[in-house]
Amino acid sequence: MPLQKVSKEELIKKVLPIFKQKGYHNATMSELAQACGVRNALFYYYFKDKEDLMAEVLQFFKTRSTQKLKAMVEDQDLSLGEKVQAFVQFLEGAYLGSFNGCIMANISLETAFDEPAFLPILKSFFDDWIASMSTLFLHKFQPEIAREMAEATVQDIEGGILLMKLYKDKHYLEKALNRFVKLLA
Amino acid sequence: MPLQKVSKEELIKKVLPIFKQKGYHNATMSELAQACGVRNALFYYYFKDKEDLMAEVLQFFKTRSTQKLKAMVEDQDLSLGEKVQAFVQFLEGAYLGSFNGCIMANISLETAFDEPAFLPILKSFFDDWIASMSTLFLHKFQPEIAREMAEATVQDIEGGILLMKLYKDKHYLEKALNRFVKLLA
Amino acid sequence: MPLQKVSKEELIKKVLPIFKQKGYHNATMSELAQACGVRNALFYYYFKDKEDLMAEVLQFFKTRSTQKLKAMVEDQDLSLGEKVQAFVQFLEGAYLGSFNGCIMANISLETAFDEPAFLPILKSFFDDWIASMSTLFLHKFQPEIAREMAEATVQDIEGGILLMKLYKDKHYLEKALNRFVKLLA
Amino acid sequence: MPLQKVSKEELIKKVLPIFKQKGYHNATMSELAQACGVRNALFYYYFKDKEDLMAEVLQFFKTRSTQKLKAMVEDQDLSLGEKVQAFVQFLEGAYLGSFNGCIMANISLETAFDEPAFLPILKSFFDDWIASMSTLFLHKFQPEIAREMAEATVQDIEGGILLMKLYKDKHYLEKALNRFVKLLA
DNA sequence: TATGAATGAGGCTTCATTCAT
DNA sequence: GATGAATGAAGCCTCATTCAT
Repeated sequence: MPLQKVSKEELIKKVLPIFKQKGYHNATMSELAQACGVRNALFYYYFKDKEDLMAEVLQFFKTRSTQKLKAMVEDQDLSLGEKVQAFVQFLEGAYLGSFNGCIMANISLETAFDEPAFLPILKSFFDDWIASMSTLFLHKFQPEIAREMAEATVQDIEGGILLMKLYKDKHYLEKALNRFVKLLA
Repeated sequence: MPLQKVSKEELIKKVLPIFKQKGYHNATMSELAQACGVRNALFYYYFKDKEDLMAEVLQFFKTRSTQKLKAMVEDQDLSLGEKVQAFVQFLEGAYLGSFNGCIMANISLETAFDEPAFLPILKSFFDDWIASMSTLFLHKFQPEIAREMAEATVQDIEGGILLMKLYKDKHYLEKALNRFVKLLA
Repeated sequence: MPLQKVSKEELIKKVLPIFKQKGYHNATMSELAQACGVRNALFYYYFKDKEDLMAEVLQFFKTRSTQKLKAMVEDQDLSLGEKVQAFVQFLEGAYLGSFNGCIMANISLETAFDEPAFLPILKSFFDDWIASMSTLFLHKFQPEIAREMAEATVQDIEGGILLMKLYKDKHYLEKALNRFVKLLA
Repeated sequence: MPLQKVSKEELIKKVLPIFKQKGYHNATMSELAQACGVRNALFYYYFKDKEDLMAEVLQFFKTRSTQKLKAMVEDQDLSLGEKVQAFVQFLEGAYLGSFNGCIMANISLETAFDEPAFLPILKSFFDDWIASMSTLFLHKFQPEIAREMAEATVQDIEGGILLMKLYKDKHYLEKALNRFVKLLA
């Protein structure tokens, strides 16, 4: 009756939105399993424990994001304007689709103090994101300034995502993205 | 051994940093009690349940913050520059003291989806904060612009607090505060 | 502000219906106190503990019932018919007023196994009740038969009270009382 | 150590006498588990919560009783006398084996006021019991009379079980059963 | 008399995890 | 791969009780 051969990646993909929505501690293995149409115990075939599962989810998200960002930024066929546009579209696609926010920010705030296991992945995600943005700003600004603008932009966006989640109102993020565009217009 | 006369407000004050550090779900009643030098059950004398305790903690923080911010902004004896300076000092005092971030942001991201009980308090906190900042920006900008700058500044600061908590590095928040000052210089 | 001088008997009287309704274990000291307009701790001034309180309530009920029954049965001025009528009126008054049943039966079934402290009082209540009824039946039947009829009648009535409480329908008890009357008509 | 394959029905059967003895509120999940040689948490694999467990226990008892009673009453091969005899034997087997009484009566009195969840099962048990007895009485009496006699007999028996439990003396129930037999002799 | 503050024990329940199948 | 059955630890909460005032 089972025999669906649920792959590891499938599990990760189906589990991600739930961790995003409910956070690490508040998402139970049972509801994660249910979301995958799978019994609780199967996770322990693929993952050592809940922490490992969470880590792989974060890693998955990070890898995918970083790849796309890098691809955009390094694409020789795109003008700066096109890159910015692509960047914004990517961010819209990633964060504007629901009011559940950014899994990396959510898990950062929830676990930064308690679960050092996730820190390297989380940091490396923001490292890459800021680095990509820096590269864009370098088209128009000095390195140091570019770096600060990248950080400020990421902060503006993450703050916008926070308010968006809280108020269930997308304009906070949209305006942050507009500000980003204007800085490079 | 009993009879220390621990007041409700004392409990709230002692419990706040733990909720800030560990979040709502991950903070156990036991550790909250331990932090207060009190047995678990006493909380249920003063508070209906954990949710009620959390709500009162948030309310306490919100009320205190709002009062101070309003006082600063409305103080007739202060110049704009002095107000900005006071504002920044307040924010430094509130968020730069530890790497545990902002309890309102932490709890917002953790519970916005699941626990509607906290939403009104959390929203009203950010409402007031943004409103106070708007008032400052109104000294130099048109209402609509002032409002957007207030929102952007809050987002920048909250994003900075996020990165500060993640990297255990205060410069993200410090730079955000600098940017705020510059906007009103 | 307090100073109502709540007497022991008042407490017993106000507490009785709650024990009848909710039973011994399921009635909390807090709700008992609330029903008396008094704080929890006051009970421990008058009573050793919950068990003692329950015992005194049962004793109170038993004493009052027994007195009335004896008075009826021994009243020289009443004919047998009048005695039976008085008896029935007493039982109607005691059990037909609510659907909460008979405190002595409720507590018997709930605690017979666990709390020997109540047994003597409970037994003595039923002893007296059956004895009184026996006396009535002796007017018309041989001692042994009278005794059996008394027991059977008490059983019929208590069974009726059980079904009355369960179905919230008074006819079970009413019919049992009718049968009793007929036996002595 | 795990892996004894304790079935749901086994749990129900082992748990039943404890609920009968101690009642619903006073029986703890721990002692129920201990009686089954199982850890506390297993119950929550099979049952939603304590209430659900209790309900399934009552349902189990009710179903089994009803089946047997119906079988007896409807058995074409038995004479009225044999049916009555079988009926009495069944009741003796069910209630005369211990001094813990009738679980349906015990739980009725304890929970009729507070836990409506059990009411339908409890009522339907007594409905069926009274209906079966009515059928027997119909052999000799008019419908209305038969129904009253059935109710009266159930009340007599349940009252007898009450006194039996209280006095730890089986004669109350035995005599009630004798009276039942005589009515149909 | 009466209470406010406090507690210890224990109750129900959830959860991550295991392991034989 | 996948699951059903089981568990130990821990979580939130309630309750009877105490005692200084």
